[in-house]
Amino acid sequence: MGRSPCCDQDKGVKKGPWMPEEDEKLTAYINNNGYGKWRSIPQLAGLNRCGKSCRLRWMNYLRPDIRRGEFSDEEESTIVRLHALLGNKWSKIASHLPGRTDNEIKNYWNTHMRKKMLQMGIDPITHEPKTNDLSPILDVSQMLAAAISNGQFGNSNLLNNNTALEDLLKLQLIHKMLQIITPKAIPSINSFTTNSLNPKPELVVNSFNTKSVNPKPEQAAGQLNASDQHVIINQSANEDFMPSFENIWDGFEDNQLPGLVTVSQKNLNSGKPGTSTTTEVNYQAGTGMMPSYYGDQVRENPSTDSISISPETSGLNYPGTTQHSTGSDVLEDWEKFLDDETSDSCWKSFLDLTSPTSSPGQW
DNA sequence: AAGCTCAGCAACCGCGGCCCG
DNA sequence: TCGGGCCGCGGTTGCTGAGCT
Repeated sequence: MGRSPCCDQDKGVKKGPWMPEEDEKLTAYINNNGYGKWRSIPQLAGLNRCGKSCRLRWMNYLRPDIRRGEFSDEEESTIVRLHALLGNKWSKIASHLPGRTDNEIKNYWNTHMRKKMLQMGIDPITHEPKTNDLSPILDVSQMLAAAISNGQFGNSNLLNNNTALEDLLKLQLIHKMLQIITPKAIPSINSFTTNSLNPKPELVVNSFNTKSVNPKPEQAAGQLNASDQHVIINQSANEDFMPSFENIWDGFEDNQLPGLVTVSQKNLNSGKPGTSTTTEVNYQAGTGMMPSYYGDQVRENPSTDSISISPETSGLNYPGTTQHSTGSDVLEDWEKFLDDETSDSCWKSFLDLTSPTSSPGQW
């Protein structure tokens, strides 16, 4: 509902640059009494300023934990990535950079980094190359599409190895992301088919209607069944096995970003004659972000292999979901993901790969 | 040396959201 | 439930100093 500007009401209140004695007064008061109730602080501290001005001065300049000076390469890299994800959410970005204020980051972005990105031919708003600088990545994606459509994967033993399956899933993710980013530049791999057992999950992920790259949590929340749904794909080790792209990606509508999912392998036993392989593909409800492959299903037959795709397990980590997250957590999940320095995820690798700062000295 | 331009940055402003009576 | 007060955020403004003519 807005509010009346406090400074206009306080006639004769001082504006403009702060004097050292004003800084001293404010610092002394806050050191003794703490901060809060900003509107009352000027009077209590003996300052002829409005509360807002005091708050700004303290938060952006006087706070003892303020870190000043040049931004490091790491900080720049963090800013670029977070800005790509969050946009101009300077306070959110600042929360990931200890000692840096939103104002400082905003100014730094608008002066230094914007310029750098423009010089590099990158649109600072969309983070997309203005030229076709993504071509090396696109090449990989096109190779993937070509390989799949030619049946190379399906006819080889590649996917009898669950590690390869995991790698493929990673590639699929990257491919899908590239399609989302530049749909016209990335070939479709919908032509891929498989004769393996790929039951279409009775899943409601298609109910996702989010159209934006960063879906609004409230749009996404609550559109799935309350309970997780599970699908088990049984596979004989003697059969060619390939998870269907359609199974994996049908849950997406155009321009929808995938959520956080992990893939891991258990009881690797693939390729042995006479054994069967079970791939657990479990669909997580409630994230609103992803066809949600994760598994918590306990398998009774220990002789079979399984791939459990679970948020808790290591492997393929996608930002955006946790097991019980709701749509409103999505943004936080992305942030947590980015904070997770130990995360060995393909997302991290992907971000490293595509980050303009991935080449030392480039910035 | 004076005037001009521009980049950098501190501070301001208005709005939205939250809290509480 | 409503409305006022407060805080925080993001966009914008304007001051300052450096560099150039």
